[in-house]
Amino acid sequence: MSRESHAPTSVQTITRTLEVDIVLGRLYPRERLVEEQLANRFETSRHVVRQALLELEIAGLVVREANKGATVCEYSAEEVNQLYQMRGIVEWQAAMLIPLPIDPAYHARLETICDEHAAAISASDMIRVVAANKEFHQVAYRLCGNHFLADVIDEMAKKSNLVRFTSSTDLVRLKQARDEHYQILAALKQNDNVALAEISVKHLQPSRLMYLEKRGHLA
Amino acid sequence: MSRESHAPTSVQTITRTLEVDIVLGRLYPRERLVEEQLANRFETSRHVVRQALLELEIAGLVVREANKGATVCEYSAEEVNQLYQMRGIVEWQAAMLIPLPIDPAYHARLETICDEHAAAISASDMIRVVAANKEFHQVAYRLCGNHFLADVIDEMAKKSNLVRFTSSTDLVRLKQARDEHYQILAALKQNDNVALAEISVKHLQPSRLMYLEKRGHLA
DNA sequence: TCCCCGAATACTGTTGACAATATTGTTGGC
DNA sequence: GCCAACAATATTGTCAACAGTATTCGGGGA
Repeated sequence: MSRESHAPTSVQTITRTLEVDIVLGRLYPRERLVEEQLANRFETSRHVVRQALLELEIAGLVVREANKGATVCEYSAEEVNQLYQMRGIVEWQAAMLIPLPIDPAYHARLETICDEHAAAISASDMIRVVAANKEFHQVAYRLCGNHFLADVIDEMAKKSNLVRFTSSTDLVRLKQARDEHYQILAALKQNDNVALAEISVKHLQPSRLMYLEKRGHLA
Repeated sequence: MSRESHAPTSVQTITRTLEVDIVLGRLYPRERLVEEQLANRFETSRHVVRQALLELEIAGLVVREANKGATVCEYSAEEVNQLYQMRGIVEWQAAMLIPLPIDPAYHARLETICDEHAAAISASDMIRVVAANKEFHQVAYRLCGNHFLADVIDEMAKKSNLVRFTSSTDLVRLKQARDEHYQILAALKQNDNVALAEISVKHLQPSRLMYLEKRGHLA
């Protein structure tokens, strides 16, 4: 979010770790986040935990109530639909804006990340899967050349972590995502913005549908 | 940004006030924001000021460097173009998404705000102008029914305050904006999404162009 | 005169303790 | 046995003092 990532202070570490906890489903929606407990866990003072929680609140991952503390945010089915609609909008636009052809160095870079993602899936190493997935999309969407747009895409992706992993640990879904990444890469190589945009938007659907299905909110 | 606005604590007050200072041009880009000075000004402790500055950093209005403090953010010409491109994207989409016709109660509501905006311009009361302008756009864009989208529009509007008011205090521009608001209202009443989107995007251009002109960066 | 280096200054970053508030548990009246 | 008022606990919010770091200023040497 900030323009230049200043040296990774302890605050950053905590926010990152908590985000990972949320992604991996180690933290559930509505779960309380007590400052002192977190301070013990991260072996730091409550102050830095407080800051981390504030950042997470602004990022939309936790909700804080005055004098009551922070809890992991929970989205309603309606909000999930809105979130994915928003992601569809910004990711489509970003894909269309990427000036093609791109520097071939990015082909190699993205291919490496795709391979790492695939390897992590084979190894069932969820942490690596999540990291590689995140990096792939970040690198790809930065190509649109508009950092405000890329930042918002990132922001929305973070929010959707709240709904995603509760329903997407299964192997079938992961392999599908892996294949779609290679398709995105192919569209980039073929200099086809429209195909790129279509795959990107299509790539979003499964998580949303699985979530809504689980909650019985499919229209 | 947060889902529900919790009781306006002192931190909120400070961030709001500083935002207004930026909008009205009382704070310039690159101007330093010293914690202790602000603490004196707001008659509070450095601690709450710190939190406020953190929020403003995350909102992209100030930049903080470790051990060096916070300064009002400055955007390059390139970034200004990116910012307005982003605003164009999200405001266009929001306008297209508004389900028309809307409840006529909103017609009255928006008209009231338009009139207040016009009155404030006539009175040359910049604080009221800014407030009415902000409210008009907030109310209008909430109509799109997607609060993630509306939030991002808000966020981007805040950022553009950094470039806007340095160049748009002049009466001609203000009156043009006023007229465009009434045009937006008319498009809403006529249930014309496309016209609405076109006017909304057009409404963005003058500030950007004036800024770039001043800096001699017109392509 | 210019440049390097150390002291003084100004500011941010961190800590621990204390105050305010919400929640939970307990007692007494009916 | 049930409810209201009160006490105890848990948790967040605020504060003032201290530590750490960057910048500025002034002196000594070439």
